[in-house]
Amino acid sequence: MDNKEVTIHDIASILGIDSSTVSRALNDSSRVAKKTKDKILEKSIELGYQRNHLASNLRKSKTFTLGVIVPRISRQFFSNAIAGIEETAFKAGYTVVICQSLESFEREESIINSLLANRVDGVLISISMETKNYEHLAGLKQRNIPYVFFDRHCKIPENSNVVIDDFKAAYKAVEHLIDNNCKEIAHFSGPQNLEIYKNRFKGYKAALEKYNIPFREELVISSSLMENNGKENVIKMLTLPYKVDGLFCANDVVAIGAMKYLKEINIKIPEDFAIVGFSNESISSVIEPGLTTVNQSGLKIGNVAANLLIDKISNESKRKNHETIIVKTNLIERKSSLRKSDIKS
Amino acid sequence: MDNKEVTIHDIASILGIDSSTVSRALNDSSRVAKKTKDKILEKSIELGYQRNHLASNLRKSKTFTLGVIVPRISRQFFSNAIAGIEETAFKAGYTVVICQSLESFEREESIINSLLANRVDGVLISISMETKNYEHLAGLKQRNIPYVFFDRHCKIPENSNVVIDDFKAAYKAVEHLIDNNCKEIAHFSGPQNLEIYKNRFKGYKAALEKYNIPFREELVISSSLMENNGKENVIKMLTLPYKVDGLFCANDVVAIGAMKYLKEINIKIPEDFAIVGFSNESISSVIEPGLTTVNQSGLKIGNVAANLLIDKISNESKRKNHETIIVKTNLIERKSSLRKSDIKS
DNA sequence: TATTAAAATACAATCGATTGTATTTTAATA
DNA sequence: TATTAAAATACAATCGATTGTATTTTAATA
Repeated sequence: MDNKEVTIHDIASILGIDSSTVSRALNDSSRVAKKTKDKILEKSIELGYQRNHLASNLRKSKTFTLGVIVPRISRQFFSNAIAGIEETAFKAGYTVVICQSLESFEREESIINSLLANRVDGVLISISMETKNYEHLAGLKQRNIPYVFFDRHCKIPENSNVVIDDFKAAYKAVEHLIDNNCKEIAHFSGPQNLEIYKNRFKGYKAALEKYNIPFREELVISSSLMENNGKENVIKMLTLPYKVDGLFCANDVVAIGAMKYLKEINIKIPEDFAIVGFSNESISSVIEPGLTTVNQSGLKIGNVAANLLIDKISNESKRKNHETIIVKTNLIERKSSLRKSDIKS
Repeated sequence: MDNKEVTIHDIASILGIDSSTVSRALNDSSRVAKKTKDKILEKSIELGYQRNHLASNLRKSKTFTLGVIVPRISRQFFSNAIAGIEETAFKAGYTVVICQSLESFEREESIINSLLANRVDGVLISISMETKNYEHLAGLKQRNIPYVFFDRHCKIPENSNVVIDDFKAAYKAVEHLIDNNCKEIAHFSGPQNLEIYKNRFKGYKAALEKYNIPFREELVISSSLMENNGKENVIKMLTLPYKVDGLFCANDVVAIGAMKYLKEINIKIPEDFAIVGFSNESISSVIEPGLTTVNQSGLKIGNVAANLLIDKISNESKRKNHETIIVKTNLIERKSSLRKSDIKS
């Protein structure tokens, strides 16, 4: 095979001009005469020339590449977020490298090193469930590579985040349950080292307080929020000496798991037991009864996060270097929680 | 900020040795004395040195990067496949660049150019619904960059594919419907320029033939297989002068759309109408009744495809340059199609 | 100790594009 | 036509790492 790449030097020597002129022509510089440009462009097409970004990037020390770290690509929320990131990045001429931590801190660390070695221009990250310290981010800071947290952010000073208002969304969700005559509300929570789950829990607690419903420690059951946790949690919950009639889940998956099991043991939803989930994954509209849930658009969050990051990359100094953007959520009321037909009191 | 990168030259000059020795030491070459290696390694850690892959890649003309092109990242099957690809690639030390064509040929073309410019070592591609000619792949071939189709492959000679046996899977699915006393079976198909949908259609037709059920052109309704197409297709179907009692859908999403509407108009599933989908997306196990569907593991397909590609990259010549791997599928029987309790006759 | 082979290290070119500076060409004006 | 400014192009260094070859150092042997 003629594996040899066509370079600007090939074009230059064929046309008998200097490679710097070819480079400038291909970058449409004003320093090259129109006539020469045309000649160069024509020849470059003829030879099938394609700029070598490696060389170009090396020289310019800019890669037009964004690194993205998510816990798990296949989780619907994240795949939506990635889609949003790719969409926005593509428009801005950026390429996207995707890595999944698989909820492992060690892997997250090694991914960051790999992204550093590849000299990405910026990083979007949603941290793993295992991540409890943030020293592995030091390399990014040191090298002055901007990064933006999305969804699973963490509480360290001077960083940028694209998040939702978990506290408020949770508060509203629980308020909705209370509004639907729930008197004893449980909460299936996630790992408490993650701010999002901490805040959802806080919102839950705040709503109970506001409406003078006693808060019970035992009704808050933490897990890693997989479908099987839903069943396990329900079983645990049913052993407790409370007549639980409402449940706020920190995500949809665990809620679906819970619903499936509750239906199995013939507990009526929502009559006996009202449920609200979180995320509005596609399963939530498919299950019966439909799952009331907090709608958070992964796509939107991805768009906004990518935009913010690209902004930080382009205006390194102009912009203040930390900022938190809150993407709106709304509660989608489906049947799983509607125990009264009248409007809100 | 001290934005200056630490290079092998910094290490070299500090230690008073040549940068080539530093380079060799960091690559653990046998040409460097153990003592020197230790000294270099220590210093490199002290200075926070991190190899610049751009420079290294440029020199070696190898990037350890795989390009992945999918129609839509957020489609469950594809996000699973991407997860599988990332997993396998990560293990082998490769990085993954993800791009989505959004079903647009033009975008697919531009993505390929961008991947070429970034000198990826190989490409995994699942073509868009719009892709009807394959000239945009010529650049890959010309530059001798290996590529592997997965899922949505195309019928061109001498290429490598990781696919499922769509014909067989569809055949079995329809056979299953027939086995469940369906006499008049419709098929919601996808764009016929895609081999997968063509083959699913062929499998459908072959099963009908085999069991002497008349094939009716009008009962094959093609669409882009979105959820709303499910409803639209059902409406179209119901205007036809046939008492349709079975439906084989080319994917789960359109099947769910159909089911939702059928339930809305009080057609009983599976009693009046048996349905089989394709892909085993999570919604299929959540809807009621559960959707019988062909289980195809995106994760597995991703794993296998990445493996095959990396193999092609590493053993350019040793291996024959085209090969098709078929990943197994199985029919998951759920309630949407079970109209008899006895075992298969 | 002198000789020689092997081990370790240095030198220098290279990957392909970019960019500041120097030189040449062209066009404008006296 | 001579002068000068502007436009166009060439020269040369550079981004950071790698690698074939040359040289130096070390160790082994006579």
